[in-house]
Amino acid sequence: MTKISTTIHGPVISAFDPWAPSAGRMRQLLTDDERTRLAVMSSIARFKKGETIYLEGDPAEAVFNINTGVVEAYQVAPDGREHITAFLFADDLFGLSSEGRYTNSARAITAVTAYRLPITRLRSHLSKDAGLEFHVICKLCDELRHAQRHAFLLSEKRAVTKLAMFLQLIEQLHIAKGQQITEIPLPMDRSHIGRYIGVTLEAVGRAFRALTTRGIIKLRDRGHVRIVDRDAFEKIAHDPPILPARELPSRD
Amino acid sequence: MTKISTTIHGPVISAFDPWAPSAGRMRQLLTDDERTRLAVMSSIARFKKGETIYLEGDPAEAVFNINTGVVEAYQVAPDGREHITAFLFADDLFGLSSEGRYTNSARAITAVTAYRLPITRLRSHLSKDAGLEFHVICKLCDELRHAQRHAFLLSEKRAVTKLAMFLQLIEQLHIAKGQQITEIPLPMDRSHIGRYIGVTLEAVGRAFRALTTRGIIKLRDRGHVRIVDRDAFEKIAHDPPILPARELPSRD
DNA sequence: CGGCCGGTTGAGTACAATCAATTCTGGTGG
DNA sequence: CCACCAGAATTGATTGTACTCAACCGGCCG
Repeated sequence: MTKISTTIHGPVISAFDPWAPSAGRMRQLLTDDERTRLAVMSSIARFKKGETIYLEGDPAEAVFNINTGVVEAYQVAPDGREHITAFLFADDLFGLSSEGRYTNSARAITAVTAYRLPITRLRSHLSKDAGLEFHVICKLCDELRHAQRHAFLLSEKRAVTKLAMFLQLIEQLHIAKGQQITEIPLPMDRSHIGRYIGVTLEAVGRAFRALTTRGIIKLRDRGHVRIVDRDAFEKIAHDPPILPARELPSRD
Repeated sequence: MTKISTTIHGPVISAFDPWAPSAGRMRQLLTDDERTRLAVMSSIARFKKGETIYLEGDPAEAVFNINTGVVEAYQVAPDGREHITAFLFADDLFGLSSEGRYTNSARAITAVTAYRLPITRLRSHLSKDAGLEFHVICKLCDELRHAQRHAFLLSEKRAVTKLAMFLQLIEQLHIAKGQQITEIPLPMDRSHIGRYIGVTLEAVGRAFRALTTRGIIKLRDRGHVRIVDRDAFEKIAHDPPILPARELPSRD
C-alpha cells in the first residue's frame, strides 16, 4: 500500500536553478516526497482540445500543472483579437493571478491532462515548506526568462526572423528537457503561431514558404518541421537587419 | 563626512499578493525584521547615470534592490541592437540569472542607489525563511505580469498605440505605488522608449507629435507628459485596429 | 563660440496587414 | 472507394505604416 510505483506520482515541476551552475539541462525540481504531498491536495483535470480552462478575471481558485498536452495562455484585446502570452507544455505551471483573479485566459490546444492545485491549500502548504517555495521560485524565474525571450522575439520586425526564433524556442524547449529530436513538433496551427509571434497567419505561411524555398527548413506535414540548413537558419533567427535591396555587388 | 542618513532600514520589496484580494495598491512585502536581516547581508551600491551594472553572461554574484533611480535591463542582439527588457524603479528587484549567469545586462539610466545582495548569502537565508521566500514569489509574479504586458504591448503594430500603452504602463506604476500624479514622468529618453516598445526613436517622436497635435497629451518638457484627453487616449491605447482609409463615403 | 547630444523633420522604400479568392487536407457518409 | 465538406493553409493585389538615411534644430557644457 505504500508503493504507488506504476501510476500517479504527483505534480512535476522542471526548471533551471537560477543560481546553481548545473549544466545545460533542466531538472525535475520536486522530491518524491513533495510530489506526493502535492498530489494529495490536488485533483486531476482533463480538458478537450479547444476547451477553455479559465478566463481572465475569473476568481483564481487553482493553479495547474500540466501532465500531458499543450495549453495556450492568452489575453484578449478590447477589439477581440487574441494575443498568446505563452504556450505551456508538460511540467509547466500556470494559473497566474493578481489580487485573487486570473490575469489571463487559458485554453487547451490539444487534449490536456493536468493537476489542479487549489490555491487555499497550496498557499498554506507553501508557507510551511521552504523547499517547495524555493522550487516555485526557480520555476517562476524560468517563466520570467521565457516571457522576456518572447518579448525579444516580438520586438523583431520581419516575419521570417520571428518565425525562425519561434522555431528555435520550441526546439530548445525539447532540448532542455533532454529529449533529442530531429524534427520540431508544432502542436499548434498557423493562427496560433501568428498570435504568438505577433503577425497574421498569412504572414506565418509566407514566412514558412520563404524558409522552405530557400532550402533552410523542410515541412513533413502541418505539424513537423526539420531544419535542413542550420547555418542559414541561425543567421535568419539572429536577424540580419536587412538583406535584400543591394544587388549582388560582386563576387569576383 | 556627510552623515549617511540615520534611517537605513534595508531593502524594500513592493508587489501585489497574487492571491489575496487586496484592493488596488501594492504593498511593501517585507517586515521590518526581514528588512534588517537583509540589510545585514547587503551592501549599498551606487551607480552613475549610464553606468553598466552587469553584463549578460557574467557570473551572477548578486541581486539588486533599487533604492532610488531607474535601471534598464536589456539584451543585445548579435548585430548590436539593444532591446530593453524592463525598466526598473525603486523597490524593484533585479539580477535575474540562469545557471549562475546573468540572463541580461543592466545599466543605470539615472543615478542609482541600490542594495546589493550576494547570492550565496541570500540563498542560504532564503532556504531558511519561508516568509521571505513567499515574498520573493509575489515579486516574481509581479515581474512576470509585467513581462507579459510588455509582450502584449510589443505585439501591437502601430507606434501611437504602443506609445500610449507605454505611457499607461508608467502611469499605472505610480498609481500602484499609491502616488497620485497629474503628470507622467519619463526619466528615459526617446531612444530608450523606442528600444522598449520596439520602434525606432524617430517613430517615437512622430507618435508623440501625433498625440500632441491631436490634443490628447501635452508635453511640459522632454521628461513630463500630461494626458489631456483621457477618453481619446484610452481609445488609442486600446487599439482601434484601423481608423483611416475609408473615404467619407457619405454625408448626404 | 563651437561642439555634442538629444530630438525633429523629410523623402523614398520595404514589409506586413488587409481582404478576398483559391487550394489543400483530413475526415465523413453514401 | 469515392464524393463531398469544413477547416486550415496558400496565394494574390493593394495599401498603410514604420524603417532607413540624411539633413537639420536647439539646448547645454566646456
